[in-house]
Amino acid sequence: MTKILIVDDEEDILDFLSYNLKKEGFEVWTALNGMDGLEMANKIRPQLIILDIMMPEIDGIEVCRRLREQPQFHSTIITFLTARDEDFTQIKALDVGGDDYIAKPIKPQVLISRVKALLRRNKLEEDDNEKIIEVSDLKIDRQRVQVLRGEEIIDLPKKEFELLLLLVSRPGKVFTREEIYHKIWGSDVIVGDRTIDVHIRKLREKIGSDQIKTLKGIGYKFDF
Amino acid sequence: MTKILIVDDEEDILDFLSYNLKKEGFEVWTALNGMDGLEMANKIRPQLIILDIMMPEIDGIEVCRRLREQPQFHSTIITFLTARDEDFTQIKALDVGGDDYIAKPIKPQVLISRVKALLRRNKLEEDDNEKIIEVSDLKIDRQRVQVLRGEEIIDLPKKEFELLLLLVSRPGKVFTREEIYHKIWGSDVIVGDRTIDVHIRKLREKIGSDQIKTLKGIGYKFDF
DNA sequence: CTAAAACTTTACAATTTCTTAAACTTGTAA
DNA sequence: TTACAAGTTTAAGAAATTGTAAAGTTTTAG
Repeated sequence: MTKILIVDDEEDILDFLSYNLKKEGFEVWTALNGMDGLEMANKIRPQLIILDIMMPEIDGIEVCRRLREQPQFHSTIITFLTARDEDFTQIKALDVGGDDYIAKPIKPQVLISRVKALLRRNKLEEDDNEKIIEVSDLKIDRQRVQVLRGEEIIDLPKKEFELLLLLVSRPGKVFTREEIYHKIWGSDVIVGDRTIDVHIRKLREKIGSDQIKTLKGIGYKFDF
Repeated sequence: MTKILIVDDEEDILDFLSYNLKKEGFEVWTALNGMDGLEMANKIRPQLIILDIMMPEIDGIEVCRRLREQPQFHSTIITFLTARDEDFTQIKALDVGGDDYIAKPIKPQVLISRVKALLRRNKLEEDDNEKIIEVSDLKIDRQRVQVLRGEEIIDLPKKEFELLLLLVSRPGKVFTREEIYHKIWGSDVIVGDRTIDVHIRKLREKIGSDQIKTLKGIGYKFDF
């Protein structure tokens, strides 16, 4: 299901956009200001974010900038809503990493087709680059740096995510400690003997302990 | 990213090779003498090592020999640089486990294509290495460190797996105790006389006792 | 600058694997 | 038959490896 987040300070507009997008089968979430928007984006990890530019406190441009700072939103599609007469912002909007802008007043037809076009474009890029990896009951989304088990979002810190990604890159293959160490820490970082174990432990805690198997004296493997 | 380590005592040559390889997108590291080369090899774990043969103190041949002693370099590609008039060393170079040699003066084109060919070859061998060994009713999967008999998964501890792998590497061949001892424990570990027997017994217990035959006074073999 | 999160280390506990010692078999030659 | 040589089996405990909680350190977000 495609998740869309809309951030706008006018409830009327939220309702209007929401209604039209839901009718098309999207899962729509809304926020009434920039701060809530940022928070919600992190919580639901939408594929597409629609930001009104003109908002009190934190405007859309700033929200976009802050989103793009976080790696998990590097490839999220962000589009702006602009009043017709503030088209000067186009430049700035694209500067901070926006993908498109939609001019008010918004016609439902235009909105829908624009949104679909954006998602389609993104989908192509995604297929080309990095697909979502599915193993057993997990979906691992490299772009968004998140793991899904069913509907549940499992947020993993960087090292744990890398570790999982490594193990899952070849399900079943046994990775030696050396191999893990070299691939994740590299040759110029020195970490103690128990570091890998501890990360493995945390991973097991979060994704379930059956999946990662220990082979004593050899290494670890992801069993599926 | 493919890492290449070049060891040569002449900076000009290092620069020249380095420049040409980097242009092709390789990650190049250099060392000015054998000792540094060995150290650096251990630190960066390159896929390919280029060694000049003529070097003061420790020459390329010796560096290669020392590298090959360490298991982590068993499958690293090592190639030599030789002056045209010292081609007598070819023999020695291949003796100590070199994969190829490149004659000076070096032409960039030759260098690049040779390096690429070597890396390609290695990749194929790696794939080869990943093959599952099938003997009689067993499938031995090195990647997963597990044995399959039909649908049944047989997990073996490290030593037993190594032992099976050894016996199965040449089905029918008789391995003496000495040979087994040397290949699995190596020369610096001392274990008692009965240790091999016990491991053989456990293997028989798990994979069936018909397959491993005892030849009294001689050794063991895997019958198929 | 502070708090929180992420990461690493430490110090033991727990577990698995390996080795050994000793009793038991088997084959064989005197 | 007996004695010996070689191998097998068993069970116990040594050794090696990994798991865990908690504390310490570093990084990041606000």
